[in-house]
Amino acid sequence: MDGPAPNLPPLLPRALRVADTLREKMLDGALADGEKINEARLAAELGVSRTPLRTALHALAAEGLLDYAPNRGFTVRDFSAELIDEAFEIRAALEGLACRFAARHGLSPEARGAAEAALAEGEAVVETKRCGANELERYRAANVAFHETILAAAGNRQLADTLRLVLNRPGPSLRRIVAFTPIDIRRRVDDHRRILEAITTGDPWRAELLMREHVSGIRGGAGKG
Amino acid sequence: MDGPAPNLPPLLPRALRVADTLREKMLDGALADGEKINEARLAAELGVSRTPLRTALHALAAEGLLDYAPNRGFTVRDFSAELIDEAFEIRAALEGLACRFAARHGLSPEARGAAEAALAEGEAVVETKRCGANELERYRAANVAFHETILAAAGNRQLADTLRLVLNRPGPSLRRIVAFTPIDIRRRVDDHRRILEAITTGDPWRAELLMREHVSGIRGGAGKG
DNA sequence: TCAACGCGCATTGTACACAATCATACTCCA
DNA sequence: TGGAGTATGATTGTGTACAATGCGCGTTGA
Repeated sequence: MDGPAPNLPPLLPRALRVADTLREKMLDGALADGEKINEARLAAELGVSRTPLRTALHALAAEGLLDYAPNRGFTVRDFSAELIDEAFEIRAALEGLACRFAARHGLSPEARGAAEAALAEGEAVVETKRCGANELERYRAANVAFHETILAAAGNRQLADTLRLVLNRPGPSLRRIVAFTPIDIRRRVDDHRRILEAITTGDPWRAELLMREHVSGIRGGAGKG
Repeated sequence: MDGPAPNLPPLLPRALRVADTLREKMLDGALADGEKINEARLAAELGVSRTPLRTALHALAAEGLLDYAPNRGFTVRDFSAELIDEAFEIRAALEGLACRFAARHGLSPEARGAAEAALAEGEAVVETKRCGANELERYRAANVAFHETILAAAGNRQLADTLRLVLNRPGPSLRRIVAFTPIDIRRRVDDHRRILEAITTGDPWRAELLMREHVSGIRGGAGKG
């Protein structure tokens, strides 16, 4: 035994860390739309060799975040405003589907508890009638929890994977939070309550419709609601 | 000048060809569900080094066709019967969305011509009142053309990419053709006609609903209808 | 002047060698 | 006998060198 760190998380392969880093950069806009990627330079910047970098680049291209042309390299895909609107509609369709599956299967006690808790937290934020950074952050967390609970309850890994791909795109990314008014939050939390009700009463199609409308309505106010 | 082949298609990088080959193998079932992949062995089989093979593997994992565990390698994901049903519902949701977009934008003259042609070909097959291999192949081609025309008319690359990922999965793959009765074909072609009508008359929601129902109905008879 | 050809550099694609990690089976001790 | 620790072989991850391809510029000829 030589050190005080017995079993630190086994240190992910560089390729995975690089992929995460690049996703971050794209979401933050540190990699401009349409920018051409120079492998050697980028590898040097990230402090890795070209091998894991190329692995990450090909994976990101498969995810749809980069464009790839053989023998010509990678370019950052551009996600301009109207494309983002469209991405939200894709997300709405997929989350609606997840909602229908969840309603069809029914919620496990744990899932139901988690959904209720997320909902309650959202309603607590509404009660404050305030809309500062603190409230937005609380709402954001509750909102993510609500959506992820339903996605998990859908019990469909293919759907989860597909949706995650869409969520990873710059547009409908979970992290994008834009100004909400208290009224916005109230309305979204109310959406959540009705959605959960449709799920628990076993009304799959209504659940889907409500979730779809709910997500579609976000892009007017942006963020994840 | 040494050969009679002046400019043959520039020979895609090995990594891309390998990825295609592996997709084929998975669709054909030559790679069994859950099978662990040994990089060295597979590379030898394919006659390439591990480098392009690993590139392909990571890309396929990002597409959702393989599972990847760090330092532990890749395994073939299994797509059993019930998962395939679910994949069809994802496809139905996405194609429905494409249909709505197409109806919203309206069809260009070329797109409309292509759709009409595909539809006419399908109806010609129905007229034969036969259902041999020949008819099935004609119908299959017409069907693919119809769906791809609409997808293109949607004018949404993100949606097209996302859908293509789903179509590449073993379940709802375009190639899977299972026994049709003439009645099946007639009904599906009739679906197509109504879908096209909804699009051309500019009724986005009806177009979406019809397409969704159309695709959902396939998995009962399987294939692409 | 302009177009076409060809050369040279920059960049991407591939192979191979080595380092790091994991899985298996063995040893040793209680 | 059983279990923990450890050595060994197999497999994956990374760095580096080199081959192949594409791009841009200069030259040349009409």
